[in-house]
Amino acid sequence: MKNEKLAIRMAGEISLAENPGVVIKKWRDIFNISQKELSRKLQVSPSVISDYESGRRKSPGTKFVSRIVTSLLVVDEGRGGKVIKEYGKLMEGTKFFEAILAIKEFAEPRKIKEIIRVSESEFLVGEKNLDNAVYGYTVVDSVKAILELSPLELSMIYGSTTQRALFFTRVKRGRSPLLAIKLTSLRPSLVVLHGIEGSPDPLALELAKRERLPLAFSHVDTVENLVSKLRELD
Amino acid sequence: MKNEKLAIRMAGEISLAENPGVVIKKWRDIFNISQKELSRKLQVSPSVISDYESGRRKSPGTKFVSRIVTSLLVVDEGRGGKVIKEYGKLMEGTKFFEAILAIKEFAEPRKIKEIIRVSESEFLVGEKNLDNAVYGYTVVDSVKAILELSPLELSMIYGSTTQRALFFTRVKRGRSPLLAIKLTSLRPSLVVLHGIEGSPDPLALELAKRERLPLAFSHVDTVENLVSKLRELD
DNA sequence: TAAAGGTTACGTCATTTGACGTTTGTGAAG
DNA sequence: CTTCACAAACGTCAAATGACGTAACCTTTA
Repeated sequence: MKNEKLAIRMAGEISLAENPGVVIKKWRDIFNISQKELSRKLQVSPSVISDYESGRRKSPGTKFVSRIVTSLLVVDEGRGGKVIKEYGKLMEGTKFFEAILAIKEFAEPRKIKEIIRVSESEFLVGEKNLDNAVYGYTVVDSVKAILELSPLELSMIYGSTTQRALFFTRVKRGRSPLLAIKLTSLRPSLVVLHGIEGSPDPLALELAKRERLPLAFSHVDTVENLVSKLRELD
Repeated sequence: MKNEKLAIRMAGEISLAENPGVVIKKWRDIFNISQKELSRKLQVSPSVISDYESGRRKSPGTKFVSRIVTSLLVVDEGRGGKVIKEYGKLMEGTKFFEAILAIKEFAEPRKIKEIIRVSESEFLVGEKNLDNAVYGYTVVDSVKAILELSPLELSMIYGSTTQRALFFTRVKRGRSPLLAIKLTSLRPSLVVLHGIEGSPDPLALELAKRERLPLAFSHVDTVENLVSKLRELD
């Protein structure tokens, strides 16, 4: 969907509220849509909306919440999307969240070779640092990260600790990820590429050598499996 | 709550998913919590969790979603908050969202005097520009905005259009809001203060004069009423 | 003062949820 | 080869949802 972030925010607020009806009303007011119009879109009678907002029904199911949120967004869209546009602007800051597939800080530091083992990876550059400490890892979708994020956001992806492993998935040949690392002056203690088609890019290798970055690529078949294998650590 | 943003995201994702159980499992996996442990925290039998994750029950109520999300967060907190910390970092970008109480772009431009009328305001500075055009408004909680946001975030609050009205609520005497405007070089076409206790700060008036900013203060009793009066515009 | 539009309040009823306990798979760890 | 822990699969049942329709209740506005 297009307004996913706003939708998630709305649905989340409604679900966490100790009185969901109040929050439903709040959003309906923001969108300036009457109970009647909303109910028409939802294909239910207006009293249903009222029952929720007034608190007779206290815990709408996710299906219902989802329908309400979607209806509000759809109606607004039909009116030119005024509300969506305004809020959309404000939600752009959360974009980079989507590029992050997994992130974790270890209780105990791990050695690079452990990360390599568990992620079924093979070294490309820098095999000397096998025992260096790694304090956590971040797995990013490199396509989303590189295409959609600003350099500032890119650097935010990377946690505060510097000694971390950085996994890039959906990598073609490894050029852009290494370039991105150079440009954002990130200093991960290990970079792992996943999903390489064919042979790694020579420039990528050269960059890794110059920056003295240990570089590896993972043989795990799918991104999901990579993530779940990593999760086993700690 | 402390991890509100993460909680909202989780609850929102679960609620919007066309199969909520899958998303519940996803988050349970991320937090590395077994069905059993989660069920203990939730005070239900483990099969309940399983029933959801496996899809037998398809649309959990908001109460249940809320309990699950909270339990996951609480368990993680008890373990030192590893996951929360990582994700928390990533959610900080959404902080400024909370400082915004209302925001809107008009279909047709309005005149300053209309904004003044509908918001029941009185001029402090700059009564000459009554007919200037205003293309939208933003209402911010000045305490949150000034205490919690960086200058960059502060300037993001302000929409893309420059000719907008900027409302500050929970204002003490108006000094900080005007200072913030000066420091972020915002150029609203109208600034309205709400909730002033006693007389406006002389420095605020001076700043407004120097910057040639039309400045007013609103008499509306509550923030809610101010927002709903503004919503009538358009 | 009616009429209109929006909202609340009920009464009713089929379908689901929320919950239990027990049983049946399924890997890892001994 | 067994155990153990985890998760899936049922069967069951009271309580709540999801839904309807109608009547009552406020504000505007004609």
